[in-house]
Amino acid sequence: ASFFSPLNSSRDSSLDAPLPWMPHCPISIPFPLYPPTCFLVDCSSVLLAPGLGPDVKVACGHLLAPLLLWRAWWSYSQRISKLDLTAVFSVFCLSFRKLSGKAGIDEVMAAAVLTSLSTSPLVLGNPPGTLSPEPSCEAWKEGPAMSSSYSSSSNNSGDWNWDLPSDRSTPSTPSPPLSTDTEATHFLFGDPIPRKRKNSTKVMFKCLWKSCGKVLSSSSGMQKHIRTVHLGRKADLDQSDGEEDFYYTELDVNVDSLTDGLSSLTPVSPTSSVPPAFPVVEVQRTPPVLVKPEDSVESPLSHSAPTNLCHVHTDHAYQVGHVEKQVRPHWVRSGACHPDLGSQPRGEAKKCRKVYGMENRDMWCTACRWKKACQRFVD
DNA sequence: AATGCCGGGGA
DNA sequence: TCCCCGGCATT
Ligand SMILES: [Zn+2]
Repeated sequence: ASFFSPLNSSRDSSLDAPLPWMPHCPISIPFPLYPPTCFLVDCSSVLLAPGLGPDVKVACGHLLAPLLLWRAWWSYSQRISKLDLTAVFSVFCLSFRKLSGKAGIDEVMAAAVLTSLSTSPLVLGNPPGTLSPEPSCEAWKEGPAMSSSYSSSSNNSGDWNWDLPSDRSTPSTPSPPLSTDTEATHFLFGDPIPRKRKNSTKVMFKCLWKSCGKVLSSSSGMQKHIRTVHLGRKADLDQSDGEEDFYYTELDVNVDSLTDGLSSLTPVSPTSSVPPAFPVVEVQRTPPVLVKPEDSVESPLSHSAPTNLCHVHTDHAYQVGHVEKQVRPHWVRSGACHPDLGSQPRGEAKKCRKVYGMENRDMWCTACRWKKACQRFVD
């Protein structure tokens, strides 16, 4: 019953632990989610991650366990229309790339990237500890060699206390050798599939907010759109904390079929052209979105995200369907306090069945599998 | 129709 | 004890 044990092995008792877990370090939570991969956070400042639990901070060098990443993604999915891990990654990377050009590195939010583990099916056959870098990585080469060395000392809770002894066999500690900048850059932004960008493509910006999907041609316009319509803030650009960067993504639109692309990208809900502004709690009737691998590959988001990250999602059954609950903001820069974080909208009970879906019944807690009262998502 | 889960039952 | 499910309340 190790962290990365296959599904058919005996279940870990921590599966039935109630949420939220409150770890000292976000990496200390064992949870056998699959695929057995971890994610490295690269950011200059310590980030609060309320989506991972109260007072949980994510700092540069933290390895996000799959559960953590999933929860971060899940948190995002509360507000982002695309229920796809790829979306989060693309936003992460987009944010990083956008802000990397600025002088104020404090504005950088986070870039979560994949690190491979020796037990990962992706790198089976590779020597443990190696990062299985892909031969070609041109797309992100221009990115600044951001310091990706392990620096968990930014907070006192940076103890890499994986609880399970079996984790010793896996690179649970930040062992990936990200010492050199070139290797780090290679690893962080390596693009296994060289993307050939056609001349006839135009970069558009798509709002990822739930049931919005607005596409604009300028990033500033999109930021303003998100800030005013969704976040309910002032339109002042200079007072922005950059949160809106997490809610839109780039889009490569073929100019030749621009009209077709736009028509297919506009939200298909003519009744609600104006999405509800935060913090309106909406109960949407979104159809269950179960992302198939083919869809992810062909998703426009994939074009703006490193493809190796996308493949992590596509190559494994990592999708969890239909998450719709509307909760509070989840990623906040350290220091910035959000208003009205107080009350969770009571009543709505999302349990394992709904969160994971029938097709992922083995992810449910024991009680849910037995049709008993859920012990993971307690009321 | 979907979800949450109590009570009951079988191995 | 572990596990499953009929059925009902709730949405
Ligand atoms: Zn449960």
